[in-house]
Amino acid sequence: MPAIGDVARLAGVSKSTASRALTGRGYVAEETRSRVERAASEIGYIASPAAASLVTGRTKNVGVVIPFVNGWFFGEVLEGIERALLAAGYDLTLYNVAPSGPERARVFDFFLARARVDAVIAVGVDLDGGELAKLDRRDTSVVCLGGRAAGVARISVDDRAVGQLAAEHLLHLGHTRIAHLAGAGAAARPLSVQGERRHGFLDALAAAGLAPGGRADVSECAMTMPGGYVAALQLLGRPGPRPTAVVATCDEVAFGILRAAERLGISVPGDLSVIGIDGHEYAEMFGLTTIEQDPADQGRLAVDVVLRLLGEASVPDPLPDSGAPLPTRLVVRASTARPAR
Amino acid sequence: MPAIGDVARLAGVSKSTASRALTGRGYVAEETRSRVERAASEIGYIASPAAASLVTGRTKNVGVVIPFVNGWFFGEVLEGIERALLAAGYDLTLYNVAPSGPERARVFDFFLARARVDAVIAVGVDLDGGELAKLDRRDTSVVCLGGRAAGVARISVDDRAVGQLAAEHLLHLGHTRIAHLAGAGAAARPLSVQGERRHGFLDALAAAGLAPGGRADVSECAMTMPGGYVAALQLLGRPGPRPTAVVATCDEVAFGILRAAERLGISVPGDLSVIGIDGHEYAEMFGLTTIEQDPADQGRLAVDVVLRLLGEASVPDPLPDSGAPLPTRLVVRASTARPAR
DNA sequence: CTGAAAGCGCTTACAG
DNA sequence: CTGAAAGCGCTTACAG
Repeated sequence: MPAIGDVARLAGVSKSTASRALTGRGYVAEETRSRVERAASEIGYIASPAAASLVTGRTKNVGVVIPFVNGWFFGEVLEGIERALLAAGYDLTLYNVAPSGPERARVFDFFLARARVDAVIAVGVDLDGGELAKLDRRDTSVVCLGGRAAGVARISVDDRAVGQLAAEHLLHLGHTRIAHLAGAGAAARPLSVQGERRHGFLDALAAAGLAPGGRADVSECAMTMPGGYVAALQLLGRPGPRPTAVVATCDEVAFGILRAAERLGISVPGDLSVIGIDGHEYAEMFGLTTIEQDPADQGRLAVDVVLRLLGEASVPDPLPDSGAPLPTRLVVRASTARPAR
Repeated sequence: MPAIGDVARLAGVSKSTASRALTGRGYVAEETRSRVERAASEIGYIASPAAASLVTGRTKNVGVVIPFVNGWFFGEVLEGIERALLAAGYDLTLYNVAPSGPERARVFDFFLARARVDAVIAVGVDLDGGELAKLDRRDTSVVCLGGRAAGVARISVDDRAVGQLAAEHLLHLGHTRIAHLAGAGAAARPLSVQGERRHGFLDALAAAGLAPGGRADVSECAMTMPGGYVAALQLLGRPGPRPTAVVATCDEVAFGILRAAERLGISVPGDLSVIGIDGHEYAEMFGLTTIEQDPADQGRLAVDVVLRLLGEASVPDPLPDSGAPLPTRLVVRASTARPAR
């Protein structure tokens, strides 16, 4: 493998000058620079990241901590992050770990402690004080997407407003018996995505005078299609008055509800309206009314923030304030309608 | 950050001895080793990977080249790879690039050329000679999962046998008008996963005396649920005799077929049998007959092979021969039955 | 604007 | 079994 000395020799300069020419740091005569660049590309020179990072302390590598890879939202986010990092010349190191457990501790105590990454993007996980302190010790920048951490930039839609809007859409259509299939942990962790959505749902019902405990029915399920399916079989299959509409905590749960309704012979939207949240790529095929967000773009945005934290000059400056919620869009399809009289 | 010199001082030994004690290479008195280890953990020392790799040439980092992250098979594989690498103390660097295009070239010419990874696992992509040569120049080990590359270890099920088995299941039930929704590119690239499955399907029909061009109907679609949905609407909606059974190139396409059948009022399995391939986590919920494989385990296996190529002694030796196809399993559910007479 | 030298933090022959 | 020294391939003050 050619080293910088080979480039220098070929270009007839010192290693210092070759380095300055190639990294763009420090003064180099224009003529010299192009000569060095030509020499480098001629022999296929690429600087060793290990050697460079040993002296600069920078690795051009960003870690992504993410609880799932399978799952539409997470997959989209990851692809968005990856595209943006590649474009910026950064590597992406993946840490796919469960929200809690020994593996997560190992990632923070060993993998991230090796200081191999310049920054961490935490997707859908909250970081506690100890974890933040460990990252801070190594000067690792942090951005949250979905989850939260004290004093850390955060990319997210306003999930409470989204939950509220979903319920309001159904109220506006005239529904009064509206159920909510919330994500597991919604009640226990009110600041989680599913917790916020549930909160928004309850707010909307309360504002309409439909206090929960009265007609509203909130249960929790895994945020997957089978999760929604099983929960909907219980919700829709039991005796007594059925809700005429359901807010699903996400589109995958909504797909499960549609499937359960089909199985139970409940027609959608004739007997039941269903609204999801996310804008899953399958939503159109299922004719699902939903509130769209753009997770891939959120991933891109997280990278923009990270690069800015790392002082990359080339990043466009006017980013949306990381405190400001990202856009969402109500898309009405065939799964919601006025209730049957 | 503590450096190895700090550990050495605290333990009262030289840096050389500290290094030998910590890496386990070379002779160190047992008593010395434990003293060094205690000193290291006391001050929270972790060796700088940049410095270590500069001298050893090893990075403890594996690159994964993968065309999609979203998509059940790929997500499962990626999670399986990640778990196994973390357990071995390796980082995973993600290169999520389209099968062709400038980004792919950039990954091989720039990112992988930086020699930041010890090995590459190529998932669902074929590597050409030029790409292999580039990796070889940097002494990067390679393993293929799904895709192929000349002279490279390969982890895969026998996709031809799988396609054949799927068709045989339907033949065995008594179907004679059997269609196949193949994955895009199946005919053009016969060695691709979708190409092999198509080949197996045609073999089975030919063996049963049902030559294609006669009754068999093979069309291609994107290997996604909407892909299967759109193609199935065409296949099942057009006038003329309908097939009584369909082999889907993967479960996601099968789900799309089920959805299309529902929309067209075609009952499954009464009027139409559908079999998928993969063992998608949603297959049970959809009552889909399928041929299961275990992509997460394939990911784990790919890591085992990689670690062995890298000479990691701790890897269990008796791995399945990488040439031998991996196990699959026919799981019969409610979506297939005898044809109506 | 350019070069010689030091140093980033490790590991590895080489002596002893 | 242990230590002193060299060196991996860069970048960065520091002189000039």
